[in-house]
Amino acid sequence: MDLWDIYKTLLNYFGKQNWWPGDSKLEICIGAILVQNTNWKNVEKAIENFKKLNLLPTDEKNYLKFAQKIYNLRNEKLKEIIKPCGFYNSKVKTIKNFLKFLIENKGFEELNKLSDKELRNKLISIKGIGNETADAIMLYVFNRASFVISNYTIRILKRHGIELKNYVEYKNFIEIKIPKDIEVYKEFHALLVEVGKNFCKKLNPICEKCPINFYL
DNA sequence: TACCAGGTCCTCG
DNA sequence: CGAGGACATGGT
Repeated sequence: MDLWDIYKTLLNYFGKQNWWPGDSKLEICIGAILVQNTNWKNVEKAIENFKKLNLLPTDEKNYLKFAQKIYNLRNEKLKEIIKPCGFYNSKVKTIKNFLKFLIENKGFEELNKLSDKELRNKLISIKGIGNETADAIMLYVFNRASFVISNYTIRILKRHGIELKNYVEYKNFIEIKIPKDIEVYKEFHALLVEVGKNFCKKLNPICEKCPINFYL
């Protein structure tokens, strides 16, 4: 199985995905937390709720003020805003943990001075942010070459006979097989999500129509 | 109706 | 460690 061939095949099939959707880095971070084990459609509802209340910026300007505004919300209010995403009790805490971290570290610009390893370690030490969310923020917010492994990716690899021990092993497996290129990382992760949603479904995979069934 | 979704944490062995 | 359960709403 050649992962690079798979990447090119998927890019050709689905087209460029241009992830991560959102008007600002702050929005991407919050979206990455909210989407944990839920549907992106649910996240869109929550993001709309934030924007209606003027709690998220439409560009990168003054994002720390917006971060502070969200942080200052009472938990019950924040819960109400993110309710459509499910798991709101834990996600409220995760969002606040992250915002506290962002504000205390004086924003993305300061954090961006850290090395890849330092930054990832800091992100992952925030309660509620695990491997995948940390990598999503690394890649789509800080533009670091840190490949994001979703459950879709693991399922797809397993169905192609790749059975590894844990998240980091899957991450390393992919990273050593494709060019260390930010845009490739961004697109490939998004494309694998499309494969998962459209073909590599949990219960009834549609392998006959899958663009990468050639590599099975 | 059940099951699934762009996970993470906690508890037990 | 690693397996297994809890967390919760919305769509099919």
